[in-house]
Amino acid sequence: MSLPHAILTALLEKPSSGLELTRRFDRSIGFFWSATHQQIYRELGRLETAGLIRALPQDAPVRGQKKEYEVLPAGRVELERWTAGGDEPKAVREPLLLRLRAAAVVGTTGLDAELARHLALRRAQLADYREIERRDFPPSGTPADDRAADGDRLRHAVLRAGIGLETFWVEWLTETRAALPADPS
Amino acid sequence: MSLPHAILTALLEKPSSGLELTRRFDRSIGFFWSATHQQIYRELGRLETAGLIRALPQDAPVRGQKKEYEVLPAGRVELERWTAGGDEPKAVREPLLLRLRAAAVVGTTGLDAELARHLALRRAQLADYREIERRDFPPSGTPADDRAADGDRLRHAVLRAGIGLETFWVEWLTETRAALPADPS
DNA sequence: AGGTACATGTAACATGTTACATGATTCC
DNA sequence: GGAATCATGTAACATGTTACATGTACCT
Repeated sequence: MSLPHAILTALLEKPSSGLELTRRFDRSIGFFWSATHQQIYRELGRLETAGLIRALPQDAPVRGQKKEYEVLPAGRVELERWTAGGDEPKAVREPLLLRLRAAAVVGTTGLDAELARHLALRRAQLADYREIERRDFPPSGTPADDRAADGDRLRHAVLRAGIGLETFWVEWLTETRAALPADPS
Repeated sequence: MSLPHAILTALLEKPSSGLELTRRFDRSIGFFWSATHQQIYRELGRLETAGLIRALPQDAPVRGQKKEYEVLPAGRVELERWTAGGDEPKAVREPLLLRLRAAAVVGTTGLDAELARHLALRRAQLADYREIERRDFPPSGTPADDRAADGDRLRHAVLRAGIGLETFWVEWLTETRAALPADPS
């Protein structure tokens, strides 16, 4: 039940069309919640039906033509309600670890190549995050007003989570490759 | 498409009934791939139909009575095929980070309590992993035969991934709580 | 006979994925 | 007018979740 709230958050940050949302889910929002354009259009329809968002006025909506949405008061209330609540840390589902466990039983053929591939991807993602941090969160210097600073602190914390996770994976992948038995091919 | 392979791996490690698998998915296997008993029974049925596993002989299978499965040769081949392959690191979906991002827009009410709750859970999980490591992977001393040692190295690497991830979250949660604005209640 | 733990399952629904369909706009 | 891009959507399917149903074994 998180996708609708991800969309509400995104639309509060900035009213957008389905495709614009899709692009934002490929960048910043996607760093902690991914979604395809099909999911987004389906969910936009539901949120509109539920009266939580509405399409901005336009003359005669036509298929193929941009349609922007904004959050209605009821939508903001729902997001506040959800944000104040909680849930269990969701169970881990990491296929790479599953592969390792399987390899412990049926052999490590191809495993090192897969680890190398993941390492390259994680390094690229980490560099990407670091670049965003450099650009969007320069090392203090500008004490903005309190409310804006609070929001910034939270967004920075989210980004640091991404950086920390990628950093961990890069280290773990490097260690694990080093400890791997020579390829038995 | 990972659940069937998780089950094949588990059954190769040790033939089991549905309920036994469910319990193992709540412990060791669940550390990197979770599943409920309903998913497991459904998937066992599919794997049996597909000829990858079979129920161990028993006289007249009855509902309510234990039914053990073992992996057939075709199942091992399928697992080998899957293990040698690869896939993209799956997209992140972390509701807690989404909540932070939402809180940056609608306010931080209740957020610190939620972070504190996660911190306690992560610490408990970390202690659990450390205990398992202490018990199952004592600091060397016993150079077992090569094949067993290879499997152990891989299983240990999986466990270290769990330990590293929980360690990261404990640190991040601690830092983030410290940086949080005082509760605006 | 009643309760509890063990054990296997069904049904309904929610969410996520993959493949495809359709129209609008812009540039050549 | 054809190709590329923007933009919205449908359909079918796979996977995951929640609630419930049923039977066995054992203990009291």
